[in-house]
Amino acid sequence: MSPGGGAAVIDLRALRDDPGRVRASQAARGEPDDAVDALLAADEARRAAVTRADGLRAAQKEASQSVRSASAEDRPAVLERAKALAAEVKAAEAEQAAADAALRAAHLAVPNVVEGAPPGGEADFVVLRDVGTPPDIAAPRDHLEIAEGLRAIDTERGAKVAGARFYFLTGVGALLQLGLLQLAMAQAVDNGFTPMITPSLVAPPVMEGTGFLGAHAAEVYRLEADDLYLVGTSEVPLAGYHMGEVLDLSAGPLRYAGWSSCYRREAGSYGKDTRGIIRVHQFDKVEMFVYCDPAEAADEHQRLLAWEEEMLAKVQVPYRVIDTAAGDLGSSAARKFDCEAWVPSQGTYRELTSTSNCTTFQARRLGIRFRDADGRPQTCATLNGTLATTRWLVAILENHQQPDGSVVVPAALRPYVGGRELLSPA
RNA sequence: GGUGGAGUCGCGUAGUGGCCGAGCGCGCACGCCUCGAAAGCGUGUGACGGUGCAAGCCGUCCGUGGGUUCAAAUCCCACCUCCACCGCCA
Repeated sequence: MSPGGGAAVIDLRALRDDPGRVRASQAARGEPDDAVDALLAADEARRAAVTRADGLRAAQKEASQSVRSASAEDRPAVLERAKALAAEVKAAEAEQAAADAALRAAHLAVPNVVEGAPPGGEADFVVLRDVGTPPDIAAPRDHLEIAEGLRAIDTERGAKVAGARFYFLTGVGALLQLGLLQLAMAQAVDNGFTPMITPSLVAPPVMEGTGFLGAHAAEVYRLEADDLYLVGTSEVPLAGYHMGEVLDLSAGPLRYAGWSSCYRREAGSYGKDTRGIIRVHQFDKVEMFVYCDPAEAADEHQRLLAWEEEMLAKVQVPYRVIDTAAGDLGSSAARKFDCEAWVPSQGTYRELTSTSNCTTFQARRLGIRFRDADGRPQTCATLNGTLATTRWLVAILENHQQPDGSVVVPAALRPYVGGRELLSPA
């Protein structure tokens, strides 16, 4: 068992130095404290196992070397000693491997330490600001009714072909979606991001390293025959992209914009959002992903939020920005801001974007580091943020609907629908 | 899917059981030389874990995971990746 390989992703010094910080975070999330105790105990046990194995290895090495130089008469005794030590080393290494595995498991059970998020659960978010004014629509049609009038979305045939929560985007629906994604990609490139089209299937270490096999493992599709996972966001392949590398961040953060289809099982959401394309098993997304110095992560998080709002402004829908409460964060996030758009048919706000600061949580698991000012490798921070998704069509169609069932196309999207300003029912 | 070849400390390579717990070249860093530079000469050159205030010390790492052996880069098994050719197919 190589201590380097298994333990490289685990950096527990901060926890040892200040366990109170992690305990406070667990409390804010509403998570039990015993996971921290288990982690500390596993860390302690592993260190003892490593020390013991190291000592035995050194003794065995010496014994082994003395076999060669031993005289003919001493040789049998020396050989016996070496053999006995070899057996002890084997046992000690097995113990160390078990301790490594136990530590890893304990480590995976502890979510990221929250940073500044409001305490509490799903309902305890804080509204940071409201942007735009909800339109005054007498009897708003919902997005599916509008889309069916425009022949833009076909959920019946989606269900026929693939089942519930699947759909076809047809005609102007397909054009709007492609336009939206291209607009997002173009903005990202303008802002200095490297455009990427990523794999939508990833290997287990990548899915595990990004934190999606924690509390929300049931959300992830797995292909049994090939031991691969379908990604729920291109955040996953983009995080895996630099797995095991030491990055050069001397010129600033590395920023990528990933385009991928995304797959989610939506387990446990039966009966929720069953109409239309608000909650579906497959959708498309342009996602921003950043590797940076942890010292810059909080500032970068604000930049990601600003870029999301820049994109929202282009589609001209009213939205609010919320600071998600600790208990509603994914296991990898230290803080998360969502932009929620007004959905007239529901009279409420629904999430269109989500940006998370994962600090060093993912990078530690994936072994992604950078060289600090002294040239020493340090774990970097990762952040992500949504730039556009299929769900945006819901907000666009509903907020720009007209009494006759037509839809005004936001100016930025017109080039993608043949220059039309208005989409009218067929 | 089949056959053959290959994966070594940033890069290129040497290396078929203990003198390789890893040599050499390049690159890089520092020093000498020089008015300055080049060339030349010399020294150094990674990661991870453990331990220590620290200098340091110890252990691990030759694609990955197992195995054989007192001892593995080297032998055996499985897997991954890359290259070449063949077959099949968007």
